[in-house]
Amino acid sequence: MTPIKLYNKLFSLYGAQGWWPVRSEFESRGYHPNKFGLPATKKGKFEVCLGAILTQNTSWLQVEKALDNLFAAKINTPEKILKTDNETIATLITPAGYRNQKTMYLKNIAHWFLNGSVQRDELLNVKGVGRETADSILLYAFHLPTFVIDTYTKRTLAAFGIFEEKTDYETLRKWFMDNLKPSVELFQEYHALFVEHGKNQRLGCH
DNA sequence: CGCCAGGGCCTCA
DNA sequence: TGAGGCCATGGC
Repeated sequence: MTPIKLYNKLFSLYGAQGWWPVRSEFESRGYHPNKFGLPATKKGKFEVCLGAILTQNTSWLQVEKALDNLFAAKINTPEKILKTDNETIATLITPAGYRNQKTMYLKNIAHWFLNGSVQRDELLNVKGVGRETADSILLYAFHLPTFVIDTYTKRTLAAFGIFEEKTDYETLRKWFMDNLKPSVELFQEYHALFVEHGKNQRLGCH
């Protein structure tokens, strides 16, 4: 099974996903299937950064509630994240869980957004940004062709007998990137399809 | 009611 | 370097 064959299989099952949802730039819940190039503004890119932190080990439904709270309070820029006190942010993002940790992580990513550079190594040095979060931000906010690995990816690869589930992140990322032409659109859709497939598998098992 | 979400950090071998 | 504990909340 090659990466592209697996992609075609998943795409035939679920179709275009339209990730990453960017509600400040697109209607409804922010998904924009077959419409690439989003986010196009700094505001949208920062929204992706916020979501990438908030969704750590948390369902997207809860993240949407946390983002709703932040945006309703007009806290939607790195400057406002940094100037708002921790307790206020923690209260607003409560639905997404880990409120105290994620409050610090949001401040860290806001500082990076204003002062850092868009490089993987630099993102990985931000406390609260691991490999998946870094790759998600690079791929979906800044349109750089890096491959995102998550638990659904590992689970699906294991189910197809391609890799053991405990295989480390960088090994899997390298497998995709060595065997696919670098393509932001392909990488974006592919990761989204893994998540969609993972969700469906979970529902199917119950 | 128990499981687990679109992880990551820290500690300790 | 890898396994285990910890972080928090809510949908199902």
